[in-house]
Amino acid sequence: MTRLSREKAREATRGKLIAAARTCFAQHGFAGASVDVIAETAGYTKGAFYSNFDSKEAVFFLLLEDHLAQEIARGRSATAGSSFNEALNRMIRVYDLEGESQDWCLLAVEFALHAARSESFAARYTELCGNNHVQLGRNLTRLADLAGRPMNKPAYKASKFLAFRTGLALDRTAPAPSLTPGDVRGALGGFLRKVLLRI
Amino acid sequence: MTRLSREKAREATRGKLIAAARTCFAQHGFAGASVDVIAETAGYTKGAFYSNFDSKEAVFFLLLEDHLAQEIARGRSATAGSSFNEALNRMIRVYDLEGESQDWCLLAVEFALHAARSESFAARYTELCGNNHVQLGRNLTRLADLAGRPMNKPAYKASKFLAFRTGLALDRTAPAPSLTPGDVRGALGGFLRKVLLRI
Amino acid sequence: MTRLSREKAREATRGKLIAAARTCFAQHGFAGASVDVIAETAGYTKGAFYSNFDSKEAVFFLLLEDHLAQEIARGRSATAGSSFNEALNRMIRVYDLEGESQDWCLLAVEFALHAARSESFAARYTELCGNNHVQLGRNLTRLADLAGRPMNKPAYKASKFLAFRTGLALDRTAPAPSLTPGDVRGALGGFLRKVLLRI
Amino acid sequence: MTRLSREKAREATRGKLIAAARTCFAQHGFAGASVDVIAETAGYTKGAFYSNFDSKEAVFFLLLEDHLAQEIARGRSATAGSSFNEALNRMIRVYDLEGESQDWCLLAVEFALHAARSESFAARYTELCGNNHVQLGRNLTRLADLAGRPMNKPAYKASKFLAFRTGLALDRTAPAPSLTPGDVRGALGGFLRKVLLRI
DNA sequence: TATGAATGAGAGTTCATTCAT
DNA sequence: AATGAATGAACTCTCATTCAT
Repeated sequence: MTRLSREKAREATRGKLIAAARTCFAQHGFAGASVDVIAETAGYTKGAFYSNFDSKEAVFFLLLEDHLAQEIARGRSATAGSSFNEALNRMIRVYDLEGESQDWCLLAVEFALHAARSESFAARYTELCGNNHVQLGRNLTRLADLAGRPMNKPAYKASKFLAFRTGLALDRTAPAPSLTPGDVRGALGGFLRKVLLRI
Repeated sequence: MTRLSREKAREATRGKLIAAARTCFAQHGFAGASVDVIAETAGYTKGAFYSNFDSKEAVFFLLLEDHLAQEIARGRSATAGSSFNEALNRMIRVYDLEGESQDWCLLAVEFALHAARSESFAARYTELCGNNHVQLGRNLTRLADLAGRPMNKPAYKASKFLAFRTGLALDRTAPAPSLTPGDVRGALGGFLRKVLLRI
Repeated sequence: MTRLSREKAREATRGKLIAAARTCFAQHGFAGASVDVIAETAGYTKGAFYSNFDSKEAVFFLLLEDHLAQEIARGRSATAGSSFNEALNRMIRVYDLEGESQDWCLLAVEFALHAARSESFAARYTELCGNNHVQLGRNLTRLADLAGRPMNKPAYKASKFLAFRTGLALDRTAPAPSLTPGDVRGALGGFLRKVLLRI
Repeated sequence: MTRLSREKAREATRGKLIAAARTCFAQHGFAGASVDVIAETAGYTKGAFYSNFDSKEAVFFLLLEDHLAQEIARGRSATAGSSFNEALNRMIRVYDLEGESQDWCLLAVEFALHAARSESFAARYTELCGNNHVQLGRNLTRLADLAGRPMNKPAYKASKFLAFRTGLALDRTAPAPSLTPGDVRGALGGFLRKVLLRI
């Protein structure tokens, strides 16, 4: 019991720190969010951060991994039904930029830039993204199946889709976005239909 | 004459510093490029930099302005002829990601992120982008005219186009891009035809 | 019995921690050896360390005490026979820098430096060293007796001897030592004969 | 003139920082002396330190180099005359541990320990010491010449001499040294005569 | 007795910016 | 106009030590 409560407490701390990191990174970017502030936001000190994680970068990576994994899992559920239209709408919801997703897009962009400049970081990042494209490709293939359409080079299609989504995210990010949430959903849907499924 | 040659000299210094800033920002990012290195790259010292510009941010902004203005001007030329197909190809060339454009996309992305986080910066940035969308919208309208197609909400279409382009740039930026330069041109062309012109 | 086995267990833990500290201090120095690593090396955690010792410094002191006591005891045995030549060789062996002795010299040096800078530490250190000089002086006197030579100011002679020995240790410590183990034994022997015994 | 006063000012700052580093390193050791305190001692801030030197280690190295060079130069002068006795006394004065020399010995010891543990540092350190032994060897050879004695393996003899000197320095370092300054001079002289020159 | 989560002071280093020259 | 010495705040990360469990 003692053991358990210790583990629980640790897990709770970890959770708070991760949540704080999520918030801070999204608000101030990877470079702009200091470990000090992240820890403070979580109600701890720097030391707690470093006894839970190896480095600032490690936490960011963790966050990114988690997010991608969730997105893929949600996409799998979304494309599990039998109605194409419903599946399409669910996929749009998975990839639209409401809620947490917008923050994540910003972070993803920051990390893309970081990877473009830090060799040591690039390898791990490339692997992560490659895997994400493959997995998303599978989900897109299921979507195409539902539409009764063929799907060639699914990972490549996934790249294009994510590129568009990221670009939209950057627009939504602006202090005065050109696009509304509805625009984004419309754009994603149009992209999926026309560019990917050629409907 | 002394007056004139002084001004010339000053202008030359400015030019070299701006060119150096362009290179350095593209290579290392806004935060990663230090004023010291920029000045050194230009063959001067920090002091020259601060004699010519108010801050690091100011130069970056200048760079962005220049680039957007050029892109718009090139787009105007591109859509000036009478053949839609030729105009489309020229537009693709203006916005593809070869040559300097790729660097610029990275910088644009960095600035978008910066704007999302610095209020003081956001206002000027918003204005710049809004204007860019309007101008690009005009060029897209001319393209639509050549295609004999209607163009609604041109600035909004411009937003979508730039979003996609930026997303593609981010992909090309990766250590192992999913997309080839040909893919990019194909994607841009397809986007212009299908999404914007509905051909 | 429970009491006894508990004490035994505690003693075992202490022993392992002390051995680990010995190894770590010698390898990385006093400052460079973290309590964390020492405890881990012993197969425990920080907590065990602090349950058994007051501080990092305290353990180091303990180590030094033990070592000096052993050196003196070995010196007493070495000078216990009746043949001067054999006794001299044994003494050289006690103070040469092979085996554990070299590590000890490094640690001794580190502590000397520490004592020069920490007042609180200095008092205990001084006492320890003074005692060591006196004891070694006695052993040197016995050596002199065997040689049939007088011995004046034995503690002072001991100081000089140890100074030389420590200096040699520092040389041996270098990545590319100037002196071989044989050189060291020769130098110690020569020093004992010429400087201390004036033979 | 402007240029000159700038250079002068810089040189003055450098000088003050070096002097402060000397003091602080000697007082608190390499690790114990923080850049912050060194800069403050010199009347500047950390920033000034880093615009004058690459790193803390670099300054220490500089200090060590300077000191060794001076010691060698003084040794050359000391052995330049024609009277052996006078030369010997001068050499003793060069290597006795009064004045700044004692501090230097401590620092030298600290760096020896550092070199024993940091590979990256070891190379430069080894070179420095090797050179020092050779140069001191030359001075000792000149001393031997004056005494009309042969000198074999001068660099090796130099190693032994410096080892002894360092050991003595460590003793003098103690809060309650066993040896007086006079003892040190006596010991150095004896060592030079007996061990090195076999007089 | 031993654990290990958390502290918190402090480390070395970087860099945009200022200002006397 | 250009220099570059100096600032000073901010950064990531380390570690001896404490204490509730």
